[in-house]
Amino acid sequence: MKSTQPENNLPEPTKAELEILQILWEFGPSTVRFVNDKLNEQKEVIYTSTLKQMQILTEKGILKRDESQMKHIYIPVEAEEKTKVQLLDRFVNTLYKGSASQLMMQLLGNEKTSKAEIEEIKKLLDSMK
Amino acid sequence: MKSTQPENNLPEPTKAELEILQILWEFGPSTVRFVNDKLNEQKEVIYTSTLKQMQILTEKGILKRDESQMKHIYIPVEAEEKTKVQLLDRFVNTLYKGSASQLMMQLLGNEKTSKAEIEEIKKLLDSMK
DNA sequence: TCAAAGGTACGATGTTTTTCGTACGAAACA
DNA sequence: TGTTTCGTACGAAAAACATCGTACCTTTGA
Repeated sequence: MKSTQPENNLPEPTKAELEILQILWEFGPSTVRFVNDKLNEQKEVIYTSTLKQMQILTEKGILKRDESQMKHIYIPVEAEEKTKVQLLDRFVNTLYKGSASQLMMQLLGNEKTSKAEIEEIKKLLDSMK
Repeated sequence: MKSTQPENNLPEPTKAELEILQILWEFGPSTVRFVNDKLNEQKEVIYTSTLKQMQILTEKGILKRDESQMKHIYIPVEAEEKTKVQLLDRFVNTLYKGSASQLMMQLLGNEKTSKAEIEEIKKLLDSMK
């Protein structure tokens, strides 16, 4: 079975942009300072680089921000779920021609996916009728 | 459950490179001309652009080629499966912190994934014990 | 009050990825 | 044999993406 073409209202986030989005998803609306600090736990980034990225994200409409304070607060426009679903859908389409079950097979065939995880997935399937 | 970090022996293919790889996977070892024609069924690309990409892919070790004829024949070094597994693993890691079941849930929650597909997946799981 | 600290804006530079133009050699064929 | 066609090689331009430096404004506190 194939899924249809994704309706991408918003442009796809780039790699660097995704890193920022993930922090906002995890910790909620944040300032540039906060995001930059979090980023620096993983790798060295200059403050203004992060600022610039977040400004770009805002231009693109992926983030919005509260400017009522001097320290602007940035907020993802779309919910985490929605964005991830879009990315996933796109991934399935380009790599598996939209076949979710094919992707599954690979996931399950991968020895890195543990038995416990497989059981979990099975339960999930049963529970959803 | 989390999967481990992917062992990426080869550099990751870029977007344009992936498009080429997919054609080679689908149709087997091919000439630049053939690949370029296929690409042009999707979008306009100049011959030498495709050539260049395939040369780069070869430099990177992602493709190898048979130069015994004037029309070189390009061949993916790694099997389709292996490359896709790597990409998938990476995808799961960056977006779902390695949790395959989380990814699954999203796949199943997606209304674009049909009932038939879900059934298919279920059968798959049963069959694999 | 004024200097230091910390914030935004934004152009410029650096890097990576993609596309393309030109040169040139081999094959096809009139 | 010469000219047209089709191939590769490869540098360079273009585009996309990421990083950074500087200017300048606001807040803080000595």
